[in-house]
Amino acid sequence: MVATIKDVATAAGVSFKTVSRFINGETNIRPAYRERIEAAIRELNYQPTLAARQLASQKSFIISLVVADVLFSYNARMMLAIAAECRRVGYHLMTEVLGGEFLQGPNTNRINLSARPDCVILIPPFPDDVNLLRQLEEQGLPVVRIAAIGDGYGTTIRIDDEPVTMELMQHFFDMGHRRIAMIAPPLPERASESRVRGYRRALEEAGIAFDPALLVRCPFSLATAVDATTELLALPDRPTAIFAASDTMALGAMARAHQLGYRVPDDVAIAGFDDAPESRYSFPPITTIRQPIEDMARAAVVAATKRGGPAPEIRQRLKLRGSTTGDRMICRETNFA
Amino acid sequence: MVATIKDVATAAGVSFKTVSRFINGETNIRPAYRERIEAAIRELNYQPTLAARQLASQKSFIISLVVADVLFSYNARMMLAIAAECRRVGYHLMTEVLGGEFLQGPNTNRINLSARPDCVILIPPFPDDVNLLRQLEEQGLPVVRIAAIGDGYGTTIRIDDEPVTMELMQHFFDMGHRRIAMIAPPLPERASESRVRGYRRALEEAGIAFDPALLVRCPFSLATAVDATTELLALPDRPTAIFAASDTMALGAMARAHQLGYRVPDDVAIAGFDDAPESRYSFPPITTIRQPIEDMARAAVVAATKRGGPAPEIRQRLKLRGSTTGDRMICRETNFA
DNA sequence: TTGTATGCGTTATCAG
DNA sequence: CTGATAACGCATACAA
Repeated sequence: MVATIKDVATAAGVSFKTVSRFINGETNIRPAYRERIEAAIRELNYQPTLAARQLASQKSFIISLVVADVLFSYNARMMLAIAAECRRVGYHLMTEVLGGEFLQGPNTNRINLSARPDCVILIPPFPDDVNLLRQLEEQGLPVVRIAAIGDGYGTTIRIDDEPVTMELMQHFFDMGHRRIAMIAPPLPERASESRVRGYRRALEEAGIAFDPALLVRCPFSLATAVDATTELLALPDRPTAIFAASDTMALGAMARAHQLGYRVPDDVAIAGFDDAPESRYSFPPITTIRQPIEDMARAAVVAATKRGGPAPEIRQRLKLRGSTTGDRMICRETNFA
Repeated sequence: MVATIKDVATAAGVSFKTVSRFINGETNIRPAYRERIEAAIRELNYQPTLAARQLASQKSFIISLVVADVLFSYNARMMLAIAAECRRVGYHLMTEVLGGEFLQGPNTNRINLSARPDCVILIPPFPDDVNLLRQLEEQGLPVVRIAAIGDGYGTTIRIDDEPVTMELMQHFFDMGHRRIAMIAPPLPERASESRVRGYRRALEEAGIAFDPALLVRCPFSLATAVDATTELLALPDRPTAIFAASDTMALGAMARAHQLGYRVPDDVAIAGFDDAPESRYSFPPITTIRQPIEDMARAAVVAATKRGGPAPEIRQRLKLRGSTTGDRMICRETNFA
């Protein structure tokens, strides 16, 4: 049914080893042979079997991506971007979705990587999962950690949200805001905590006292952000601006503000984080900070495969939109051309 | 470094073939051996190498998912759901992202599936790509087509949007709407065209003449939906309701309506399709039709692996929300518990 | 520059 | 019920 390397060799009139050389890009092959082999491969539509190569060479051309079973658009965009990058460099992406057990508290579950990938890419919250990292280290599996905070086994694609968050805060100051609230991430020990640090440091440098009442922690979801907003807007000296740690949360804040009859940004300005697609879907669209997910994906895949380089520079950028500027424009940007 | 089946056999004091039998769930093994083997496997943290099994047995335990390089939340949700289902039934998911060349017009590109998956799952627009289907058929690869329209090689998970679209239209009628516009999919030859059929048939059954001016085709994007809405609202006898073929398009319509000073739904009611997360992020949230993506994913994986059955029933459901009812509630539903 | 023997880790076949 | 042996498709080491 499907052709093997021997079929190609027979058709081309050479030994199968010569075909193997051709496939692996070795240069020392008689030109006449090259052509015959090329023709035979095309003719038979030959494709080397991944499994056989893997067994013989200890190289799988497979990257495993470990992702949480949670439908954040961040996760989804990362999956797609990494899959596309893998394909670009001739690798295959195998997705391992880790659910429940792995997501709560310190876990001791064992991860099963029977595909023997050449490298494992971890995206939040897994880059800082010590149990997982230990297991991968034991198996000697190379690891690339996207947006890890701490040090740990493997290569880290590091992102620091603090400076760009300070830029956003400066924008708030420029618009005259002094009472700025934050809807913060639930767990201080995650990478996203640098957003909180940026928030606090900006306040400090601006000489504004930090008010604990203005910082509400809640899970990364719309519903919880709605509640946090209720709380913030009920404050005696309510904030005139809200910075949410994700775009989804920002949309929750805006929904509540609108529901309560506040105008955005006239009564309360709102900003998010990520530049997720949903930040552009609202009216007014949400001011946010662009996470260059495609660049992060490429950097990770380059690090994982040593191919397709050079790795791009990873630069976050402030995207000013109507929810803080008052512009009544619709955001027409798209992620895909 | 990593244990092989022989290491386990040695540790357990049996032949490696007996271990193989144990792994493959064969029943005729002496109980005393079973226990020793189990212990050895645990002790050595043994995991069978996928590649070796595949080579020896012609079974890969791999499912390939073919997905377009386009960041629709539909695609993303499907990817994640299918990956999770695969894991549930002990299979591995390999994602093949097909971009540019495969997406425009009749293509003749060859797909490379060197991983030799046991089955290939296709999601729109690929289930109706004749070139792709022919190639897969040539290779004798089982195929599961999610939301295919036409017949074709492989197993089809069929979805008919027409009846549920008629329900939505009935809702519009109940609310007193007679001038109902549709922002329709770009290409009539896709599965989503059944939404147009539902729209037209509902009008017909209600005795309302179809007005071509009220049906605007455009790509599945916010920006194009904004333009379509501009057009519709500029009509002399403008529509009082707009049905968009996707939630993203509905959000585009709502953004434009708000920008122009219309109230939703008082001046113009708006509905979408998919029940994508973004349909809940707006205020008011968007009335839409729930695509049971998790169920579709499970059905596809059950069909692909013959495991994890029975396949769930696939039922679309109308979700009434503020953008048509006028309820001033925020939608707090989440896709993940 | 090219070909031969060997082995990767597992399952299949068939003998005991 | 259990175990030797071959085979899967390819790359590696070595020989020619």
